[in-house]
Amino acid sequence: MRMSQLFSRTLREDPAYADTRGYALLVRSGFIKQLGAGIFTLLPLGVRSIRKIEQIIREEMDAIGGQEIEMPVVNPADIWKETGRYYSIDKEMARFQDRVGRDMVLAMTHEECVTSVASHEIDSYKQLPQFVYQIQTKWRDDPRPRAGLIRVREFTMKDAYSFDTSMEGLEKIYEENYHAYFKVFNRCGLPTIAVGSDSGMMGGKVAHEYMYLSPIGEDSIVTCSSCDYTANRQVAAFVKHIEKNGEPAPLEKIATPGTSTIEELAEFLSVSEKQCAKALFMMGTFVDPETNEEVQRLIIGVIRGDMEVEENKLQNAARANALRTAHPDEIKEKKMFPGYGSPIGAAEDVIVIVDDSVAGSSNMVAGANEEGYHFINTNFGRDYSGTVADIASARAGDTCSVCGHELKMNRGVEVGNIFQLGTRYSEAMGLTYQDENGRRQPVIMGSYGIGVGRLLACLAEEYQDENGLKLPISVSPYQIHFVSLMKDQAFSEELYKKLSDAKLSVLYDDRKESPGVKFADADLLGIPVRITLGNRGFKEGNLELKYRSDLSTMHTLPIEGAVDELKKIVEELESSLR
RNA sequence: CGGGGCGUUGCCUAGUGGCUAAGGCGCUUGCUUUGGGAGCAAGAAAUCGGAGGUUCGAGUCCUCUCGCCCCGACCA
Repeated sequence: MRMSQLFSRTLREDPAYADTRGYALLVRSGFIKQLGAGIFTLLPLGVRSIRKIEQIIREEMDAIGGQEIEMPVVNPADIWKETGRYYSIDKEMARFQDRVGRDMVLAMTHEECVTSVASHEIDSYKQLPQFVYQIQTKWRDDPRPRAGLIRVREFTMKDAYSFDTSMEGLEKIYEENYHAYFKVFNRCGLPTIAVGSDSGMMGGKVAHEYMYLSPIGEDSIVTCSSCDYTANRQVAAFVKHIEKNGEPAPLEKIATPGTSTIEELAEFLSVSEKQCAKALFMMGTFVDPETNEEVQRLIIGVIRGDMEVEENKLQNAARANALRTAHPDEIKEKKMFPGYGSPIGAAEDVIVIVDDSVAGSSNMVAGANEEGYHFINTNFGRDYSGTVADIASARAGDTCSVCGHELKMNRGVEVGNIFQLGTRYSEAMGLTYQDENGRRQPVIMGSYGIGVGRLLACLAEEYQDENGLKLPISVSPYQIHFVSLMKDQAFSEELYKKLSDAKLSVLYDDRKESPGVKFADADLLGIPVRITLGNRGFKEGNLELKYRSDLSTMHTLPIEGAVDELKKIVEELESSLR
């Protein structure tokens, strides 16, 4: 490609709106251009990188038996109603009606579609297992896009779906994907770790997320300092050291004026925060299975005073579709009092979720649901009841539940995920097969996603320096950046043709610009191999060779045989990422 | 959806009630220059996001609205 012909151009300054450096560099170098919040155009350089990433994904999916398909972005709402997600997913999914008023949606993932398709294709155990994937556009109306391609509303995702007759089969393909994902990320050059995760809106049990650890990440990742335990904080387990506080004593209400926080309360009563039970009030959204209508119910999460509630855990324990902070009036309506709240004396329809730290302790201090009053000696089971669950948020320094060593906390960006779905979708949509005995059985499914654009965004965060991007050759838009400084371009043209004929992908800077401009742009775009032809070197019969990974070292490359030598260099670089 | 911020030319910014809206980068033309963002000269490009209002006078103040960004809530 001739740089003089390139559709995009480079910017000398960071755009004001870019909140991460990788984003700024992708914009400045002409990979992407924003059209609206979370909506981007991929420019030619961006497309070339994305295509290479997609090709790597294809190869690795094919290698484990994946068959590529392409499903429609627009889905009839019916199939989403069948699984209930039409109702359980809120504004994140775009809905509209077609010309005759049929409900339609923009598919934000394709479990419904693929299950529907598979139900027409699959009838017999002899056809299973199956594994299909697609690379395709999704629209998710995220309330808060940010950081360029890290979090967008329209994005390209590789999504894959497995169909099996047994859990063993599912585990096998899950395992194969688990490793294939690492191959994909390794070939792209992105360091990732797999962490145990919540299955979120996908449903199902076992799930992993692939995390690129970075301060710009929005997820909190718990890792053990000693063993290989890792998990998203949303689900991370840790050891709770529980102190019983003695045999249950009689419940007593006492005046505790001005103690609406746990610190104030513990101080006032001269007890440890660990002996207090604090309450978090949330409004949960549930879907009535009969009417498919949304209902709101108040949830109280009870946790020991020295811990914080992990809302995701609370939501799962309460089996709510969504949570939001409850208003004080909503709390009072259920006979509880914010700041002095507890499940004791609460209205009957309140969902009570009690952290095991509180359930396992005795004689806790808890709110009396009256301003300025607390109970002492409250005991779970005697004074109130509810669902016992782990709803506590893990923190750095907590104890690993696997090996007993200290847990660490990191930020991470989720670039991929894999879910064991089980039969949730096949049962809801009647995807069954006949087994050897002629009996109908639901197909066991898995789903596997990679955010393609997000992967590029993560690479831009990982591979950069003060001069610009320096993407690995496996995802770089071109292999070679050929900077010509010759006044007479005839020889450069010839060399460019030879390089192209040798099937090397070359960005050829043939512009009538000063050397400084060309070098600065070459640094910014960060094509891994750079050759420069100037008048001096030309006289001596040499090209200059630099690697973007080490700009301070200049190599000399004889023009004679340069094409073969470059082919070797490129091949070596490429093979280091296979 | 709450809280905050910002919309001035392709990009970055100045302008804080008073003349024809200013500068840098980029762009066009000419001449010069040619190894790390060149020089000189001449140009083009902005209904100051939009609507309404206050005022003798509004980019500037007020109201509404749209868009974008940030912090939360939420998500791949």
